[in-house]
Amino acid sequence: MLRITKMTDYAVLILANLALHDKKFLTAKEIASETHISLPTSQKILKKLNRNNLVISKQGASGGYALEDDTKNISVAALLKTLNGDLSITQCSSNDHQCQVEDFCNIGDAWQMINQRVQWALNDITLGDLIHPTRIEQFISTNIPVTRNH
Amino acid sequence: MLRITKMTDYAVLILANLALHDKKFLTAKEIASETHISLPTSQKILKKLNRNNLVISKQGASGGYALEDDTKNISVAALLKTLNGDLSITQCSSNDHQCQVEDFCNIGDAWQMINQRVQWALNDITLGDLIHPTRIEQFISTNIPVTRNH
DNA sequence: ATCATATCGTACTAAAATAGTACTATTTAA
DNA sequence: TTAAATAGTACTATTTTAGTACGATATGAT
Ligand code: FES
Ligand code: FES
Repeated sequence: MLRITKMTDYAVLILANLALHDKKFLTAKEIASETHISLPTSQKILKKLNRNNLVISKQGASGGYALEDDTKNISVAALLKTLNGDLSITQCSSNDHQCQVEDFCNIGDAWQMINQRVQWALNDITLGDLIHPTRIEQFISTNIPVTRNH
Repeated sequence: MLRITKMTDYAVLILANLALHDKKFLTAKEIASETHISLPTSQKILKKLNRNNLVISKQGASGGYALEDDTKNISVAALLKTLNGDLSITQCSSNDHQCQVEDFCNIGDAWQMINQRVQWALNDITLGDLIHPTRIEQFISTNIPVTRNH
């Protein structure tokens, strides 16, 4: 499908939300309420983000989550890789040899090339770019005119 | 996940195989045998490829499939779009408004930008580029599976 | 005309990945 | 001590993807 999962989508949304309240600790409940993502799902994602050092957490009363210092500078490529484990769009080219026809396949190099291209495309956009609309406008205007359907 | 499906993978493999036997009609059975994809699955994919005008078909005895004339010139972007229906990596930015938090999401533009970049990366690679002539020569002359590098 | 062969359409089942939830334990400030 | 919050984990449900089956139709050869 060539899709990122909803979970990753939510994760970025949450990160963006945390970035809005700079440095302040927000509880999972607050975040769920602001993003309109269900509480259990928010909690699940926040735990994952924490384990991957994208957010810092404070346990106990008046605890919560806040953005890790350098999270804003992480590239989208690295972000997706962190959240999904892998950034190769083909199963064939990932580390775990799963494709059953792999031994008879002669186009593996091609997929490899495509993976590289996609990775390049995602490498020099940071989470910070995703969050600041002005920078996004810059990106869009300097590259390709974008028509929104969203 | 940011992955193309196995089916798409198989499809490209089949297209590459058809390209090897230029213009000649191959039966689904032959293709299944050569690619080591199971016959029913091969048939399923070939039907889809035919419906999308990527291969031409001939029914009846001594029928089969062959590559459509201009299929080699189709871009990978267009190819994936044809096979998957859509090339946007985010559910949020696709045509069917499915994301439940869409109305509260303020990062839609960002995903749109990323989609654009990925699309851009895949736009000027053609199916023909996927098929390395040198590797194909090797494949033909030795008739031995080419060693993969992953 | 008949037959063997092959595609066409569609419907179905199975497997895997994703999404979402629940529960207990631990931490911490008041 | 207590209330409020995160941490870990295990579980179920849903959705998507993969794979199969079968009757109908077309076509070339005998
Ligand atoms: S290795 Fe899976 S199709 Fe090439
Ligand atoms: S519309 Fe789904 S997270 Fe933005």
